[in-house]
Amino acid sequence: MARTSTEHAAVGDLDLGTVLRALADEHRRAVITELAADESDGERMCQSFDLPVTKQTRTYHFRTLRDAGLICDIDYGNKKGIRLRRADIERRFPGLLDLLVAEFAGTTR
Amino acid sequence: MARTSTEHAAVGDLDLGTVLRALADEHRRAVITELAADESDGERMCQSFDLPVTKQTRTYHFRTLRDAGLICDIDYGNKKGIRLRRADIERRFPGLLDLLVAEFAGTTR
DNA sequence: CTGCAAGTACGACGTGCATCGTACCTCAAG
DNA sequence: CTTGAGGTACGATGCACGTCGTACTTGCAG
Repeated sequence: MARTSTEHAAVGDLDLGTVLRALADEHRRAVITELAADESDGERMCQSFDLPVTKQTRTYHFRTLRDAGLICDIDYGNKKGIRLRRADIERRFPGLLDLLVAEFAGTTR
Repeated sequence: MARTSTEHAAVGDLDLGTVLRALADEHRRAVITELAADESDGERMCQSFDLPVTKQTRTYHFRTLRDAGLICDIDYGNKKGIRLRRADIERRFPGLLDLLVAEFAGTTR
């Protein structure tokens, strides 16, 4: 049925402190960076990020990211789709995602 | 004698995780934002930031900022000068300071 | 020299946060 | 219907962090 979960936090409700705290964690930052680097902005299955943690912790991190307003997720019941709220982020914090992507490029090279 | 303290962390030694963690704290972010908003880049006395904490905590925060590579301080013995490492930050994380300043403008209006 | 104000050092304390274990839910495949 | 994989809920644990108290250092003003 694909119900958009929890009405992803209010539009301009993005708080810089909350966002920075969310991005301060290495795993969460890796997720957002990976999403930001993918220009197609396709819907990702959150299992596809293979974080080195258990699935309970993964749930926790994705919840944190959703609460921070960085992603919105779509509940398929037994699976879940993740989507970056690129437009909202870019409008509120222009250049933020570029910083992450740039760092990503520097890291992998 | 004004000795440049502790050889402010290596040049390109700025780590995104460390920086984000440093900026995640409201008080530290306020300091950097204030510094970033001042285009003259003058040397500030760290007493002049009147954070709502004791001086021990202030020492801790400024130390954190210095360790993160965001500021360098000059030891005058009984007083201390604070200076934003704007050039280094801008070269490593272009646009980061602009984000803070933009948020500052939005907050005070 | 004697105060005083600014900073630092060290240690204590409370809270927040990342992590996991156990248990439960939900759908799809068989 | 049963099973298994993906996900969530709740609680426990351990560590990091922000905070402060006490004590010490440093330089300037008197």
